[in-house]
Parts: sequence; C-alpha cells; structure tokens
Amino acid sequence: MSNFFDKEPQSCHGCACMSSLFCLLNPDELTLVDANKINVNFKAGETIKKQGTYMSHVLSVNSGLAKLYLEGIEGRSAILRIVKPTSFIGGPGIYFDQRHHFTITALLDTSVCFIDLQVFKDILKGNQAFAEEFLKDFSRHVLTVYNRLIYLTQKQMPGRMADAILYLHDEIFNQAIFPMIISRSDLADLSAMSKESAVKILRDFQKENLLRISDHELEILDEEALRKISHIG
Amino acid sequence: MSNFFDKEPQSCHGCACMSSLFCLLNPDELTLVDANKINVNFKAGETIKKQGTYMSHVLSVNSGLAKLYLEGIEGRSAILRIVKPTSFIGGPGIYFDQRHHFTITALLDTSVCFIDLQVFKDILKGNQAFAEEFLKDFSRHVLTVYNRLIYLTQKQMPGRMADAILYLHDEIFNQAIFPMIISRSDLADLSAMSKESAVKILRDFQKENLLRISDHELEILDEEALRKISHIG
DNA sequence: CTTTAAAATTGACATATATCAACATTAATT
DNA sequence: AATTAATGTTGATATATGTCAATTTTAAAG
Repeated sequence: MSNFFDKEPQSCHGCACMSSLFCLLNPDELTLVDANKINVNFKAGETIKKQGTYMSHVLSVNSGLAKLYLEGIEGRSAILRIVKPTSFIGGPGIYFDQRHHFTITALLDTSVCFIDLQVFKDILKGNQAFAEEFLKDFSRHVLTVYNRLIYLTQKQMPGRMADAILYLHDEIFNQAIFPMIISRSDLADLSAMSKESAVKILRDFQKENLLRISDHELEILDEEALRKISHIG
Repeated sequence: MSNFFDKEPQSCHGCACMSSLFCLLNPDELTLVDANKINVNFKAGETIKKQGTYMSHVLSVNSGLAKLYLEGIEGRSAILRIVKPTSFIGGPGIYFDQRHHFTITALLDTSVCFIDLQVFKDILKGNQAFAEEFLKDFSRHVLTVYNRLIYLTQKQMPGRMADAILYLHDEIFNQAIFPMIISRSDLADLSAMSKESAVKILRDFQKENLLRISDHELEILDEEALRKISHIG
C-alpha cells in the first residue's frame, strides 16, 4: 500500500497523524518533539515494543492498528487494548521504573513515532495543560483496566466474548461491519478464554444470528441481543 | 481502644501518621494541607468511601486497615488492595472525572485524613518532586492491577489463593503469623472465586500443612510450597 | 446468659471451561 | 501450481469451579 512517494513531510508541525495529546504543545515544544522523535513503519505481525525492555521513548501511533497486551503465564496473553490511530502510548513505566510493562504488536502495517522520554518528561514539567491531559489519558486507561478486570473475572464466556466484540464496535471501528483483522486467538486473549472456546462461542453467536463472520469481515446483526448477553454475563 | 485522651495534635506538622508522599511538602504547603484536611475515625466494617460518589478529597490512611475494592456484577467485589497505614489513596478519578472508582471499607478501626482535592492539585502543580512521587505511587498501583489481572485470569484456584495469602504476607503484614482479620469472603474477593471455594482451598492448604488458621491468626507453615503453588498456577 | 444474626463449613451436584487430537481451511512460500 | 505453514474448526473428554442446601461455629445483641 505504501510506496516511495507517500512519505510524510516528517515534521510534527502540521502533522495530520498527531495524537490529540500533542495538540496542546506550543510551537517551540513541538519543535523540540520534532527534533527528538523517530518515525518507524512496522509490517503487520511485527513487534513494536516488547514487555520488559528499557523505555527510552514514548509512542504515538500515526496509522495502522496494533494490539497492546500483557504477557502472562506460559505464553498466554491478556490484551489490554487495541490501539488505533491516532493514539498516544505511555504506560506505568514512565514514572515507575522506565520499563515497558506490555508488548505492542502491529495488526496492520503501522506507522509509529517514538518520542524521547526525557524530552517528553521535560515538556510535561513545563506545560500544565499537557500534563493534565496526559494524566487524563492515563487515568482513562486505568479505568478500562478496572473494567476489564471485573468483566474478565465475573462474567462467563458468552458475556466476555460479547464484551470483546462490543469493545471493537464501540471503541475501535464504530460501525456494524468491520474488517476481521483480529484473529480468533486475539479474540480469545481479549476475553480470557482458550481459542477453541472462542471459536465455539462465535459459532453459537452466528447460529443465533447475532453476527456474521465471512469474507474477512464481521457484521453485528443484533446489537441489542449482544448487549443483553454482555449485561447478563 | 481509643478514648477521649488519645486524640492526635491534629496538625500535619510533625504528624507521625503522614503517608510518605506528603514528606515531600515544604512547611508552607503542609500548612495549606493542614488547613484543608479533615480527620475522621471509622469503626471496623464502616464504609470510608463509596464507589461512584463525587471525589471532593483525596485520602491518607493514618492507622488501622482497610480494603479497597471494585464493585462488580450482582454485588460481587474484586479487592484491588489492602490499605495499610500510612498510605495515600488517590485514584483515576482525580484527573478523569472527579469520581471515586472503588469502594473503601475499614477492616479495623481506621483513622483517615481527607485532603481537599483542589488544594492537593494546586500543590501538585507547584511541587515537581511531589508530583513525581504521586505519579510513581499511581503507577505502582497500576502495575499491581496488571499483575492481578494476569493472575486472576490465568491461574486456577489454588494458585490464586496462594497469591492472595502471599500478598498479605509480603505486602501487608511482613511476618509468617498475622491476625486473621480478613474474612473468607474477603479472601474470595481477593482471589476471584466463590467463598465456598475459598473455604475448600484453605482447608486443603491446612491439610497439606502449608498453613494454619486458628485463634484468629494465620500462620504460614511452608512458604516455599505456597510459592511453588503460586508459580505453577 | 440467652437469643439472634452473621460467618464458616461441608458434600452433593450441575455446569462452565480447558484440553486434546484430529481435521479443514486459508494464507504464505517456493 | 505445489508445498508448507498458519489459522480455524470440531467433538469427545476430563476437570475446574460455582451453586445449593443443610449444618456448625462464631460473634453480636438484648
């Protein structure tokens, strides 16, 4: 899809891919970011950041799609969020131990800007509105994790899968039909079950005409029923 | 246990109960906190803060013990942490929506200071070291929630219960024998299982001489074995 | 001290869920 | 087009876990 000519101007000034957080920077701060960022393109499937590594930069996703997940026990994963453009990605390591506490993998070809962590922190110190918005973003993330903890531990499989699909609908794609770029294994990691169980639940949902998965797309046919299943648990 | 005469000086200056975060305040800031805080004593069982209510203050636990939990589905709870003195309690509501996103209940008679949120925020703005420590504390909390999410969704009951007990040992009491002030129901909420299952797992642990629960205390008899169960899952 | 309420305990049972192994389908590579 | 690898699918089976109902123990209240 990308070729030699579609490269961006490479300047943060006027960058259309800038995540909303950075809109709060003044021109000087933006110049500083510009001078201390690296832009990298990842192919689908590639690892953007690996849990446990040193955090030298914070991230901003310009285009594409990625999954952000905790690496758990014996190779199992818990997906915390699907990252769509344009999103800022920091994490608890910024102020705790300068490590990444989750792994990020590209689901599609994905363009990411890496912004020097020290520069980012310096700007945070000097720009109150920026700092507040950063904290708001982080807090919102924490709330989604609270929510995930509840629904993953207190609902059973159909409710969890319904929540995963409604999450994709409400937060990522915002339409009843969306491309099925998330594998059954990913859906299992989003809803804390084995991939075989995920397949079976999805089959049941299709039998009951709640949704359709074919031609690389997922269509929600009965949103109300899905919400009901989510609600019942 | 408390009587008319054991009241504190009521000044933050030189207060022995101050949580470590507030040690980073200068005298003027501390005076400001002092003038905008309320101290309240709760009896065991009382609700200190209720999820969903407006966040007018942040909290500091001076003495006693409390449980901090998410209210989930159909009255079920997920305990995020046991709060021991002296601890600061903020939460994602500070910068997101000024609401409390968890409920806090006293497990013992507990003394809490409520510090005006706006005053707290104002001090954060002006004191960089204080702000950094606040963020570090919040980030540490987020990491424990990540950890909880993994172990609650990827381990089975014996591993989860072992983790709950080791959490009490490592983080709260720091000794092999500690008072059993946490009910079976609380242990169930700490390890995401029914209280009947919690009872059965604890019985098994006692049969295998991993621990002893009697006379209102819990003694860890075989820490290594517990850690092994935690590790295996 | 007695009564009542709350918490803990138990076993039987139903069911939710993972695992396994085999197979089918699709995508990637040569 | 052929081959390989990855992903998806299925049913049979074992097991983990919750629910229920009955009972005991402990704590609280009069």
